[in-house]
This record gives sequence, structure tokens and C-alpha cells, in this order.
Amino acid sequence: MSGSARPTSRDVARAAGVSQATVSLVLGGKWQGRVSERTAGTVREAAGRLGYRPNLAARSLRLGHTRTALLVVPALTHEYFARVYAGAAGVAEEHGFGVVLYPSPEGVGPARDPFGSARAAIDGVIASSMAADALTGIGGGLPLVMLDSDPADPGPPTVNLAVADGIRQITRHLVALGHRRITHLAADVDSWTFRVRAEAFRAALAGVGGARPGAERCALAIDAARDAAVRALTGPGPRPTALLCDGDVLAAGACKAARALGLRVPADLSVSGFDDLSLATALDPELTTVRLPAEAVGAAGMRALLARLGAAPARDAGERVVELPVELVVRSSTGPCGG
Amino acid sequence: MSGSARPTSRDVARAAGVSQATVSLVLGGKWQGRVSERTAGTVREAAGRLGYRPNLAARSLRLGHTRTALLVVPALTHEYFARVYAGAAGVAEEHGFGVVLYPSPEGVGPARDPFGSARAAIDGVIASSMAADALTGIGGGLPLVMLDSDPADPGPPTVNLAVADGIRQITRHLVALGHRRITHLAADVDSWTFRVRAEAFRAALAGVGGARPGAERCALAIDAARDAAVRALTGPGPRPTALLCDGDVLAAGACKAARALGLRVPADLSVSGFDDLSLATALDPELTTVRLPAEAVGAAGMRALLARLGAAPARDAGERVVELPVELVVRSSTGPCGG
DNA sequence: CCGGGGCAGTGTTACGTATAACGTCCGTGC
DNA sequence: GCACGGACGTTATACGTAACACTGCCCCGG
Repeated sequence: MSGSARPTSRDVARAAGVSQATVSLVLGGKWQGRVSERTAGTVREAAGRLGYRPNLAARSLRLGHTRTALLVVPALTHEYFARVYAGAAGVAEEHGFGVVLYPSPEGVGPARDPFGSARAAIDGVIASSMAADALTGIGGGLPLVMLDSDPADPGPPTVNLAVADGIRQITRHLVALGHRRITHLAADVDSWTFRVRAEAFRAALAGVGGARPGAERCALAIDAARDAAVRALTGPGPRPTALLCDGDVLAAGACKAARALGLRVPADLSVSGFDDLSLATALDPELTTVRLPAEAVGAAGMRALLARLGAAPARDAGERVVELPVELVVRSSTGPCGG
Repeated sequence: MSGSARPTSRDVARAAGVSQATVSLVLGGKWQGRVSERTAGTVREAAGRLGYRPNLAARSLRLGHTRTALLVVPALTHEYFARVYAGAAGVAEEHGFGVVLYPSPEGVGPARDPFGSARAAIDGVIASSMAADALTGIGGGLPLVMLDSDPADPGPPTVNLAVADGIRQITRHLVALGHRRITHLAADVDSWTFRVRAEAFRAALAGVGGARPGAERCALAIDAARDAAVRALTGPGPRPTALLCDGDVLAAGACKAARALGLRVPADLSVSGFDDLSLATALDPELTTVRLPAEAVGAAGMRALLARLGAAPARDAGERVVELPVELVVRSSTGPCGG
């Protein structure tokens, strides 16, 4: 009757000679003991023949939820966030949930309303590497989980990485190799994770005799990092013997700077990364870095959100803030201090 | 009246002392000449005070569309696809559309139904680097646009890259440098783009005197590429002097193989990439490669879908297949043939 | 012979929105 | 004095689904 339009459950019902309610029952899977096996078969056959797909908008309206989560990340082109997405999407799928990404390719600012432009109906939000107050109040009271954010109390459930510990480990590693003039090549991004790292770097070197900590800030891009590293290496005073970078991408820029200045890595200059992206082992020398379990962050975030939505059991006994461990991976971009 | 539940347009109506229809009119923006400025103000004030957000599921049900597109990609962790997404999402946002990603982190196989697990209601599908028949018939008749796929006639609208031309250009470049023993380090993936490349490589060398084309296949990963490159470089017969790789990631593996074998790039071995990812300039030497306008692919795909949905004007005069040009970028990983 | 209870399904309703069709009031022109 | 029309809103309805409450019906125990 409905021409070429998409068939509805009522069309299926007509075709199977039953009522719409029965179709809903059968296709919804809760027909045990309510509908005979034979009728159920007829319904399924008709649904298949017509190519019936339930209208998800109607279902969501009826059910009051969408089984879809919104993931807000600064930039998917950064492998770290792509992996966070993969982890979140994996867990989501296990529970029949979908994941929508915040539709802006350029990142979220306070001036923009993330939820105004989220076209898809969602049940909750996972926001990565953002200030919580950039979102609070805007979400319309939607359940919220933060990733890599300031675990301010009180606040939403948060999944963080032990970045301070990571910086500490890598600083100790450099110190053990004899380095004292270490410059922190820091990402010029105002977010919790980078603030914590800068702090941890200073703290880790505080008790070390003869330590000469330095810092140079730059945007999160190879070229910017190269320029910043050149500045750090050619500035006044004795040259640093190690560059502790806030990411593998920055470390790649640091390596380029070293080459441009005729310094060998690690003989003349040690360079360390952070993240352990695939880039880390593509470079020569391979980067000493800190491995961040990006997928695990996304997965834990999604689990926390699902627990908050009552769609999955709260496995972690309801810890509001979970902190995932990181791991120092020593490769060949760091070595004994030569100077 | 509704406790702590999310306010509906009816709640706003009650608070503003008007009918629900008026709220819908005002908030929908089509109240010109139907509602007085004063009433409209009251409504907006009430909506703001209650923190009203329209229920998108209900809106979609009423309107019959969702203003959301599904993007299916093999793996977001590959920078190319992340950039395709960015391009698509950018155009989508301009038209008030959202983008959902296919929720599987592991890629799509014929055994899986992409649309069964797409939880969000969608208006159309953009599928990248897939066989069209893996989708046809499954989509439930949803408008479909293909990316980087076989433009078989008849078939869905398709946005492709001139990859054959890219391979041709880079092969000519190598030939002009004096190379004759060139091995194609090919991705072991059965898709249109890689089939076309292998074909174009053979064709480009067909007319070259003394040419010794070779081929080695491997998975799309650095380590697999390294092993394959080692095989290509240590096999029987004279060693190839150039490795033409199906991607920058493979080229990175090839460079690692060269280092392992004590070959200098490009003095002893030229290596070319494909894609022009950020990786290309992170490596030393920087990769000669073919720049693929990934964002433009995503953007064009989204424009084609929007045109098909009638949500945007068909700018390209309705070409069913559009092919975007690619560009050879010569850097320092290729050089004159020494052997 | 009658009541009770399980089986197999159906009628009906509500979810929240957008919009077509329909009132109502009041100033105005003749 | 009265019909008329514009300005301003309202009433009612439909979208497709899920689920509650209900209805026959048959079988069985008493």
C-alpha cells in the first residue's frame, strides 16, 4: 500500500496477517510464551521479505533513550584521539550503543555550543581533554564523563592517565643517564594534562643536584616543535643535553631540529616522546616514550558512562575518578649524557 | 509539573502562557507575521529559563529525516580516514548535518551488517574504500555515496582520487632519475584503489626500455612493510634501486628496512610514499610522495550525499563520478639512481 | 456444569514535535 | 452599522514504535 516508501511495522503486520503489536513483540525479541513459534516465523519472514528496518527515531521517542553517546575530542587526526574513539566504540558496540562524534573538525571552544550542533539524539556525553566548565550547564543535564581532565571535586566521573607518573619516570630515566640540562618541550595548550606534566617535570628535577630544567612552549605540530627545539638548543647559556617532549609529534620535530643543527640523536642529544603513537617506531632512532593506553581510556570512559546510564553494571565499584597507569618504553632516542 | 525530567515544548508553553504550537513556531524560526514580537520574546525567555532542548528523536519522527549521515571507514586510526572524516564533517556542519561513524573499530566485513548496528537514525550513507556490493541491498534503500571505490556503472555516486595518475607521475619521476629496477611495495588489501595502483604501475613501466618491475605485497603496517621490503631487497637477482610504496606508512617501513640492511636513502635506494600524511615530513629523509586531498574527498562525498538528499544544491551539475586530482610532491627520499 | 487459568494475540495509548486548518478580536472602509 | 480582512494564536493530528491492559478460547479440575 505504501508504494516505494520505507515499510513500517504496520506494513509487516498486514503482510503477515497479524497486528502491529505482534510484529513489535516478535521483532523485539520478547515474545517468549506470548506468540506461537509459527506466527513468529511468519512475521520474521514477512519482515525479511519487505526489507523492514525499524524506524530508530520512533523507537527512541517511545523508549526515551537512543543508545547513542556523543564523544567530544579536539582533533581526530591526532592518532591518540582516534584510538580513544576506537576504544569507546568497541565497548559501546558490545552493549548495543553507537557513538557520535562532535561534528566540528576544528575543536570546541567556549563560544560554541557542542550540543546545539549535535544533530543526533544522544543519551550522554564523553568529553576528552576539555575544561569541565566549558560543558557544565550546557549539556542540558545529560550524563557526562570526562577524559584527561581536571578531576575537580565535585565534578563528573573522570578517566585520567597517570601522566605525572609518566613524566616522573621519563625524567628519572634521563637523570639516570646522566642528564642534568633537560628542557621540557611543552605543548602550548591550556588543558589539565599539560599543566600536570609541566608541574611533574619541575617536581621531578627539584631534588636533583645540578639540575638545569628548561622549558619551551609550542603548538602541537611538527614544524612548530622543530622551531621551538631550535630555540631551545641555540639559546644563551649551555645547551640542554636532553629534550623531554610532550608528545611523539613534538619529539619528531625535535629530531628534525637536531638534524638541522648537526646534532646526533642520542649521542649529542637525547629526545623523549610521549603517547607511543605508531610514529614512535617509524622514526630513526626509534623514540623512547611513555605509552598511553588510549583505547583503554576510551573504553573506561564509555564503561563509566554506560554505568551512569544504567546500561551496564558499574564494574569499578563506583569510583568517581579512575586513573590508568602508563608505561615507560625505552628505545634508542635517549642515551648516556655525552656533554 | 514534570519534576526533574527534561522539559518539553509543552512545559515551555505552560511557563510562557501560550500553546505548544506557538512554542514550536517561535523556536522553529518560522513565526514571521504569525506571532507577535512580544510573545516570541516571552517564549524564548521561558525556554532559556527552563533549559529547554528539543527532543531530536521526536523531531526526526515528525520530519521524516534526521539530518545525520553515516560514514563508514575501514580504520579511523589511519590519518587518511581521519582527514576524510574531517572534510565530511565540515561540509555537514555547514548544512546543519551531523555525522555518525560506523561504530566498529575493526572494519567492515561482508559478514557484518553495518546498518544493523548503526544505532543512530540516519538519512544516508557514505562508504569509503569498500566494495559496493558489500553494501547494496543492505542499506535498506538509503541514499548511498561511495568513496575511493570502483565506479562501476550503474552504481551509486562515487568520489575518487586520480590514483592511477599519481602512480604514473611517481613512476615517471623515478624513471627520470634513472631507475629501472623498481619494486612496487603494495598493500595487501583487496580494494579498488590498490588494484588500480598495481595496474597503473605495470602500465607506466611497460614502455620503458630495460625496466624491471617487481612487486611485493604486505599488510598496511610499518613492521609488515619492513619485512616485505627486506624480502624485496634481499631476494634473488639484482637488487631494486627504488621502492614505490602504496602509502607513507609502508614507505616508513621500507626506510627501516633500508637502515637495517645498511642502505642509505636515497643514495643507495630511493623510496616513495603515497598519501602525504604528516608522517611524510617527520621522517628523515622527508618522503617524496603523492599528496591525496583527503579532506576534499570527504567534503565532496558529503556534498554529493546532500545533493542526493535534496539538502544542498547539486553544484557539480550531477556528475555521477567525480575524480579529484592528486599531486606529486618531490622531497628527499628519492634521488638519482646510483646502481 | 461451571469456574479458573494459561495461551495467543489484539486494541489502544503515549512518547514530543511540526504544521495544516481553523478561530477570534479589532480596526477600517463604505 | 456592518462586512471584511489582517494580526495573532490555538486545536487537532500524524509520524512509527513499544508495551499495558484486555479479550477470546480451550483445557482441566471439581
